Amino acid sequence: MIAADRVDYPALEHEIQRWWDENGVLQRYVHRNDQSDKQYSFLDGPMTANNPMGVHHAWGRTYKDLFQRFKTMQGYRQRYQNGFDCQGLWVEVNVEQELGLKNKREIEEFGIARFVELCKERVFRFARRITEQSIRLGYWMDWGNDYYTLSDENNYTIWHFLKRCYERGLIYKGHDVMTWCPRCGTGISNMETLSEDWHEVSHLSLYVLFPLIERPGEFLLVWTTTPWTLAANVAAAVHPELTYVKVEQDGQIFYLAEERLNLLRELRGRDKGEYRVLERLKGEQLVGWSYRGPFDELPAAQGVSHRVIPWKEVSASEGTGIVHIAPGCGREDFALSKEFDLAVLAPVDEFGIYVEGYGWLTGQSVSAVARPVAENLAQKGLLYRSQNYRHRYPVCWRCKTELIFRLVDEWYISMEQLRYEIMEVARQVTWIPAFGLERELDWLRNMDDWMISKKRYWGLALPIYECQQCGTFEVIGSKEELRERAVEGWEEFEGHSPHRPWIDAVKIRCRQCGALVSRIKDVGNPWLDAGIVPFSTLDYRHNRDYWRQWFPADFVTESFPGQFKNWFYALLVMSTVLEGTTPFKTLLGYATVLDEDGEIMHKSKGNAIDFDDAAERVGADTMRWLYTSQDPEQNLRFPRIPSREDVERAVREGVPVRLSEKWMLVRRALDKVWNIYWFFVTYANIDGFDPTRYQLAVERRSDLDRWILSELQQTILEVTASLERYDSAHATESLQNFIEHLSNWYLRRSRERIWKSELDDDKLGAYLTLYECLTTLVTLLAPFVPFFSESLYQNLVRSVQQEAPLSVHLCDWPQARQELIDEALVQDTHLVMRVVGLGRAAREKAQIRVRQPLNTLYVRLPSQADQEAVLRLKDQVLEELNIKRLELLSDDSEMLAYTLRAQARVLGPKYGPLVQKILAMLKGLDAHAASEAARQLREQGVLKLTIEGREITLTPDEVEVIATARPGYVTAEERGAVVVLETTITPELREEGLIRDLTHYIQDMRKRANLKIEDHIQLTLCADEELAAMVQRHAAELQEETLADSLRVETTPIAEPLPGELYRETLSPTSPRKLEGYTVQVIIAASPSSAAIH
RNA sequence: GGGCUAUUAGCUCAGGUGGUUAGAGCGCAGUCCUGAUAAGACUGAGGUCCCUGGUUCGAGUCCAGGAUGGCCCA
Repeated sequence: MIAADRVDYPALEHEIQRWWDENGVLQRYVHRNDQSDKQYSFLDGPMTANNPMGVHHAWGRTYKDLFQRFKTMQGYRQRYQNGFDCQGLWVEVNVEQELGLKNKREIEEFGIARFVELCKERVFRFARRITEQSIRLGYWMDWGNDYYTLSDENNYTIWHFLKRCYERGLIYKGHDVMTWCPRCGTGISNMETLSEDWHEVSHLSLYVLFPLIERPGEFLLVWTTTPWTLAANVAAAVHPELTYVKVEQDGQIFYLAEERLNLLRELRGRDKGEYRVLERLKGEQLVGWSYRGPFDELPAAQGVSHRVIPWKEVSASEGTGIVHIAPGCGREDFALSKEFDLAVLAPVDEFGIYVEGYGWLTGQSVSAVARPVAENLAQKGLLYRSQNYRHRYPVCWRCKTELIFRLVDEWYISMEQLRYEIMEVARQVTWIPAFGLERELDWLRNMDDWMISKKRYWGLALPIYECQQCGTFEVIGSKEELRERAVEGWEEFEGHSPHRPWIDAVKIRCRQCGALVSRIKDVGNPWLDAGIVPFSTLDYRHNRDYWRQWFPADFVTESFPGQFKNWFYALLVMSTVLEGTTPFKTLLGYATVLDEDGEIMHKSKGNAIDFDDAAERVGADTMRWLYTSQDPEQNLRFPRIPSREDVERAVREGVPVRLSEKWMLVRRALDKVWNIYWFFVTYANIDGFDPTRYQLAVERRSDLDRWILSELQQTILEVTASLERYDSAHATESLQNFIEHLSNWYLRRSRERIWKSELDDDKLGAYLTLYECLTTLVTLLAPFVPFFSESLYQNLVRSVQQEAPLSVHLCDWPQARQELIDEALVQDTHLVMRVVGLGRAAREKAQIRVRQPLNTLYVRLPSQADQEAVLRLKDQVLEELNIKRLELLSDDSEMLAYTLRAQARVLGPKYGPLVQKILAMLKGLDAHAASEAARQLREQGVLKLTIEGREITLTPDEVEVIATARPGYVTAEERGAVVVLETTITPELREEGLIRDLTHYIQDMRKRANLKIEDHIQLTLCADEELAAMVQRHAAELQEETLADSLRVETTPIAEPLPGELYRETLSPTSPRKLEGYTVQVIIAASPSSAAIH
């Protein structure tokens, strides 16, 4: 066994990875449970193969890996299939950028076939990259057996799904106003627009005057934030019940809502004067008035009439209370056009360019016309005022272009009925956190029909064939069906994937009218691709038995922001339609990765952290420990990683990169494990101890050993139970607690045992116990920190047991041994720790350091059982506190005082209002009265009080007696536990303390002399007469502690070097380290018995 | 605009069904311990439990109103 005293995590991880590769460990892991009759079905949510992994992806992938590894170690057979999401606009946009293409027209000029091929290439390129990064994270999947949503199988399974929807009559073509990206040239549904895609932007808003036809010289005052839509205006809406006013200002007469009069004051600048209200009237009185449109002179507006309509959604909180209506440019507007039979003007094409018929606007982009429109209106005398207006406005989630509203034809799956079926299915799932169900149901209740089409190139070819002649459409459900129906173009398509442009060569004949029918040009919504995977990856179409074996998945996990309306939603929709049941049993959702300051990570903000940088600077295991320790409901703040300069400096100096405090905290538990491990290995090597060659029954081991073994069993139980319910944060907490106990108490208390020279039962027990704790701990840690645990396992286990499993990841999950759990011993040991804590506090108050021995510690605990336990384990207390005797304080000890505390909880219901009086009385007792009361309660079992003439009898469970220390003694206390320190330092005690100080200094000098722990020395001390005498009296223990083969004590300093001298130092009253007023020269020389000295 | 949720120490957060002295971790200050430790222990400072009102013998906890933030949906 070997071990370094410090870990370089990234270096360790690379070394372990190499070893795994060389030994084919991953393959063995994947096939370890092939013959098992238990199985566990994990379904991977496909990661988009369009960019490298960020640290936020690593969070989810760590969960996926953790739970699969846990199940593997428990013996479950699994599929370990990783998935890549491949199709969709996100890939197209990046390929466009790579090619320098600016819009769809340029893509078509470039060639759809070439473009689609490049999209595929990009996907495969990033799939490879992500695979490498995942492996770096220690993510163990059946690499090479991944699924890709671009696969024929995935696409045809979606066809199958759509066919089923079609058969149920759920698919329809909608003609509606959609949010539309003029750059991408496609509709963007609200499903795709995340909250962060609403940007704060400034737009030129216009207050426009619409001239009323029947009332010459009078106008409607209308406000709009989208001047480009004015050319499509056909109506003005008022709230029928709202009050409007007719106003005169600067010789102009116009109408607006009364509530908005303050607007006139706000807008009053140098160019606007005072106003007068001429008349008040109800909105409904305005309804039916006609007016001239602001762009009536344009050809497109010819024959369009404009009038005032009623609309209850009109609000008087913004604008003028009169709303400009352009049915071709707004969702609600379009709905109103149906209700009031309004003309519909669709002024722009798919790129947001005005079409023919709009005069000087034709050919211009909507994004460029705000100011020209304002100027044009001003010339016509129709502009009241223009004003910059800041508001939140949706942008394209992919290219961040501002969206517009545009009238288009898109394809939908109706959710009218389906949503209720899906809600039932959603209830079958165990949602973690539990609020996930409510979120999903909320989305299901409120969502619109699912828009599945996109007017793009790289994606699922929607198998919808719409007859241009008779207007009917059909959905094709499989490749075979298409072949059957194909009347031309099959040869051209054959051999290609079912993508544009190849698929579009195939034509079928209309069942209704016999016309030749093409596929619609649209591709599918990418969430169809990801939602079908519980079917497509399990060979649903060809092998139902296999599918049934793995469906539904036991577990899925993804980040929940967004996924309620994306993946989770798509999964539920598709499975509901196909099978009427849930595709997954348990869902673990987790929050968002933020930067150290709690800000969202953005490449553009410069606070995003590359996965590769993080892995190389802090280590994959460190990151995994951070992720698995995190409460998944809370956003995770990812600490800053060391800079490039920090790394370069570390490389120059040949040491591991120094991490920030935050990272050190994250990794503290792992570093502690390493330290324990290093301690064990160091001493086992010195002793030549081989753990496989010894045995010692647990009953014959010490209290300390049996205690930590009991803690270990409980830790196994807790970690197992936590992981079973997908609660990794609780699992890591249990592990951390155990590690603390092992490090801070067990090892601390065992040092002496291991340090002593002979291998007796006690030392053997310590070794065997520590070894078992370490090896079990390492196995428990394996799914969390696979590299770190493997490294320790190889060294601790494989180096001495050739028959042990090759890798820790091939080991069985530890089983708790119930017979080793000793609840009482655990409690008692925790009590001892508490008493020791109090002892330390008392020492601090007395300002007596622990190295100074003291004679007596008096202890008083609330219960008899506790007192007995402390007596039984008193050696641990005394050793730890460096005190010679422990005695219990009797109830009537003069060192004790008492306070009484009423149990309001018990007394309240019994005495009602009187409770406050009882409380006050007990609180007000002086020390003497309190002691008397405590005695009465102790001796008579009751306490009698008189309050307001009423006799009250309190029982022991109604009043708590708390022992405290009487002033004048050095004590510490906590909830009725009291320790009192006997602080007299006799000459003997003082001498012992001095020797201990001296021993400590000599140990430190050994370290400075670069001696190994096991090196022996020859020690020479030249001291004052008095100190020399003390040293002589304690020579034996001093020699034993410092491994001094010889001890020479002089009373005069030695100037000349001694033979083999390694180190010398003089302690004096003026040196930094001192022994009270004494002076002593310490000289350390090599001992002939020590073989190697450096 | 509607719904959900939160507000407790400098920071991050715990605090079933009301019980009088509100906790943890981190940070800060100090002391100690250390031949495993980039560790650890102890002590201390630090709180009008967002505000106002109510119910109650008693409210961080229950009720009402308000303020501020977050998320979701419009």
